[in-house]
Amino acid sequence: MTAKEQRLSAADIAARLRDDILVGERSPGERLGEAELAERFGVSRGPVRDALRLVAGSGLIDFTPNIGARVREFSLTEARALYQLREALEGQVATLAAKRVGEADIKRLERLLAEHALVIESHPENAYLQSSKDRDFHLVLAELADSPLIFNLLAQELYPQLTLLRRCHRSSKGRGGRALIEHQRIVEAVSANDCELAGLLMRRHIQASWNSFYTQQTSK
Amino acid sequence: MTAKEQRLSAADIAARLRDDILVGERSPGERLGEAELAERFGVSRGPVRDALRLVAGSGLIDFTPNIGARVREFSLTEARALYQLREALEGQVATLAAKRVGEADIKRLERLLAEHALVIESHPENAYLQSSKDRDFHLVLAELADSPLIFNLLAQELYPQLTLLRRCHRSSKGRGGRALIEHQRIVEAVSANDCELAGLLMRRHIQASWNSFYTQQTSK
DNA sequence: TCTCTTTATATTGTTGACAATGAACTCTGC
DNA sequence: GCAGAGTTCATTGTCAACAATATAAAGAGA
Repeated sequence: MTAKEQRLSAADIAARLRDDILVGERSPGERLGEAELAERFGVSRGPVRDALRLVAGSGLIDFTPNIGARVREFSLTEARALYQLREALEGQVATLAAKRVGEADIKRLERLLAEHALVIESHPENAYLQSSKDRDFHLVLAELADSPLIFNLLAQELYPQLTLLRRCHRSSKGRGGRALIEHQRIVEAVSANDCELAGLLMRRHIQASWNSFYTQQTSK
Repeated sequence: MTAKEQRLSAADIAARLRDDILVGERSPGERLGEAELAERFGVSRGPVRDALRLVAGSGLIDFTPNIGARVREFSLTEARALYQLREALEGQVATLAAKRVGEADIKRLERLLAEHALVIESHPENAYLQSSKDRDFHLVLAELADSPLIFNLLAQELYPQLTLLRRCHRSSKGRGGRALIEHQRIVEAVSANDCELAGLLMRRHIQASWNSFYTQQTSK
């Protein structure tokens, strides 16, 4: 506990709720009663209501009027929809990034890839993936695309939902070296300012990611 | 007045607020005070707060904590971002639609195009566009894509925002016959189940739409 | 006259009590 | 023993009063 706790605002509560959900403190399907949360955070139900609406807006909570809020669960169909959206958004990200990159940006991407390669070498089982480095790559590219609207959609809605999805359907292993190679091809296209190719490669990259996830789910 | 008005729920209020904004009853930049709205709808501030949060979630309202809500205004930069998002989403829609269409769907699209052509012929000035028929085409295609996530994003967030955008920066004339021809090419690709071509054509279609809007804005 | 401070007002944020709705349980009749 | 109706309980929705904050106006000093 840092010091004295000020009265938490709705936004604070929303942030902590999000964290709790993403970290697994609250499991998918779990009920989120207003009274319980109000007591837990030391405020009345008003701010908690606001916070629940906020978190619901980013798709981490299933909300039904007159019934209440639960941590969202994902069916396999919804998971596919999520990846289809991701394919669209990240494809556009790659296209835009390819149009706008400068020298410094390219250096940054290449450094990221090098780090990523190191991580994979030191974990030859490749089990470590969809790790922070993988996420980093997609986030950095989204930043380079310089489209705050799409960036926010990715960072504040889609990626959190993907995290929750993985908590829902345990998908342990990433695709390791495969993903890295695809990242490298994408960076090549981006560096060459080849917008359409970058977009195409990224969309295929996301499709491959979905295929990996999907076969993992159906094969067990 | 239909009959006796039940006490309006937060969702009802949100819907009427959305309508008011999209119809132009409330202009961009206009302040939306909780007290005023509460009185207007005959409820207390509680449900109004909920409604404002809801509408803010669909991007029609600018919300600042401790300050309040205003009808959203769009800068030209934000407008471009909107179109970039639209390009991504509708490109994916066309791709998915091309993958899934059946005979009946193709018939439906062709009928829509024929109607659209009629509308244009009867209004040779072409001023009438981005009319319901144009919107219909994109909505029907989105429906065919069979991805509720993307469909909702389009129907409940992006399209309303585009409507508000046009109310912000008056863009009178659509592209008339041009758009129709592009729609026809897209339907051809969709009918042939050519996913990548359909996606490509749609993305270019949206780009052309943006260019038309942009030149209209900067030229005056 | 202008700027900075201070005060007053209006608006949002929060709270606890009350109303309405949904879910669980019990009891009856078969 | 089981299905359905009625009742009870828990939870969400609503409200009006209060606290905290931001905006606007008024006044003092240079």
